[in-house]
Amino acid sequence: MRRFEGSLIMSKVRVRFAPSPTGYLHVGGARTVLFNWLFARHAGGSLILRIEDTDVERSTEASVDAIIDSLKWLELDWDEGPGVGGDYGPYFQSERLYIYREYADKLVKSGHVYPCYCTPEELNEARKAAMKQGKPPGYSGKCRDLSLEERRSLEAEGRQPALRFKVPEGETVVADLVRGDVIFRNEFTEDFVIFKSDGYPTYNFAVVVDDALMKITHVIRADEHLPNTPKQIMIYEALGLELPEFAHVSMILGKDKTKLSKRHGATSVTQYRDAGYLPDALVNYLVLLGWAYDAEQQIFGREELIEKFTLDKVSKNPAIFDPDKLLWMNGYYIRETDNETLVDLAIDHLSRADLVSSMPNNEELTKIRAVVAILKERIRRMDDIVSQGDFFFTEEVTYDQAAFDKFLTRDYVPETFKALSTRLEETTPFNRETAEEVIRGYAKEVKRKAGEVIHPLRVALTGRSVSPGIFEVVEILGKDTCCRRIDSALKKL
RNA sequence: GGCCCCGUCGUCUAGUGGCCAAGGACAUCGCCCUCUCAAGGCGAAGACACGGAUUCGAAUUCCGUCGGGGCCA
Repeated sequence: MRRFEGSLIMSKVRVRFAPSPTGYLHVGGARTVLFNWLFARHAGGSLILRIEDTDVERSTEASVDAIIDSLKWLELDWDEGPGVGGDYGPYFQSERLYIYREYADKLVKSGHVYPCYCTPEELNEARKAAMKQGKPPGYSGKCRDLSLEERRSLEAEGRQPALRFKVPEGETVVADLVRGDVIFRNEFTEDFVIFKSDGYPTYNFAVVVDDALMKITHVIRADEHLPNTPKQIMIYEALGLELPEFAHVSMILGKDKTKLSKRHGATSVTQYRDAGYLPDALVNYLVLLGWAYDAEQQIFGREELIEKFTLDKVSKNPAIFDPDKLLWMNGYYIRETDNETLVDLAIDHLSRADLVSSMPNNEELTKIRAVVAILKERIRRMDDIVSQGDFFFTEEVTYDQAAFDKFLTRDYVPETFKALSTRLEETTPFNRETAEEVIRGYAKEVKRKAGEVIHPLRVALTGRSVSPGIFEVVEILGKDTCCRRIDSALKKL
């Protein structure tokens, strides 16, 4: 329930995702958007995308594009922001600097803020000195009560002031939808900077101005922002702006329980896309990191998620990213996906590996379809189609040494291969059923177990000891290739 | 250093005082199916961080300890 029921009962939910364009979309960020997106869609509200690019040094346009690409790939759409516009823009912070100045002026006029002439260097010195004496390293409040003359003379030295917020006494409580009331005593918050001497707003100031002006109703973001929230609340109050609801969701950690980073392996959404993960699988996995509907269900379709997602089922504890479970889930989704969709994806991966052309002709396409059909239940990522199915598309096979040693050195292999080669040559029609008849029939005839014939044959045909069912392999490879590979194996024995 | 958050199987979690000698999923192990590998089926192993307090009764409430993480620089 919102606290201003009367005026807001009809008001629409508005949430936002506000990434800094300093790299790719991180899976942690992806989960944050996901939660925001689900919350908005569930409530029939809007998702706003805002780019926090005030860090000119590190922000790049390429990152903006990468983040947008990833969001599109995940099929998480936004209602306002880059590419779609909206009534509350601009949606790039770098284009909103004049707005921040305007609001900073208001605070100067209302006396909530004062100029601080200390340079970053001086502050650093003071901090070190305080640490040395074992004192807390916070800001001293040195410039809080400067007289007009003192300010003039400091400015005469050429100093550009930063703007500091006068933290009032008392306490600030964050009424968090996930964590409950979190109480911060103001005495532990130093007078913080809202505008730097270089003319840029600080993060805490810009978010407040943006969220308020963009009419954000719910701020759903990662846990790491919780300690900043009291400062933001103070700014809202000083500006007389209405507070949004806050929901701080826990972070995603790596195996060693520290913030998930590159050290832990793939962290960008792009990497997962390129490795052949399905967007629905990633979304389903990510939502389970910090949210559960009930004790049993693991698999959720999009519509079902939208319907079932609520903040009260978001858990408080941090979640460790488990690549194994993601992999399992991706395999599950692959098995559930229709073959034609998979074929398109397979073409991407196979052509990137130079196994097929990116615009396959009909003959190639038929083969790819057949390969996808038998491989879909044993791959977990789409790029497995390359590692497990390459032999379907190559001219020759390369033998796995262990497989060769284990199966092709058996004494009955030469006669078996000779027989198989001639019999398969004579087989018409040539398909999995007739192949099975020939192969099993031969085994029976020479009183061998089918496996004793099949295993060496598999090595000859695929180069390895593991493959899809041999009769399907034989069918897809076709008569000519099968006979050629058997003969060429014969020569190498 | 100060402040804040968190603490159920290896991992994600269900659990909101009795339904829990703690349930599900991934991973692990075994069996079945079987031409191998997968998939699938069946089964096993595996957790309430610790110590107090409240209560007839605590994973669930309170306090402390310990541990992990984050923020501020």
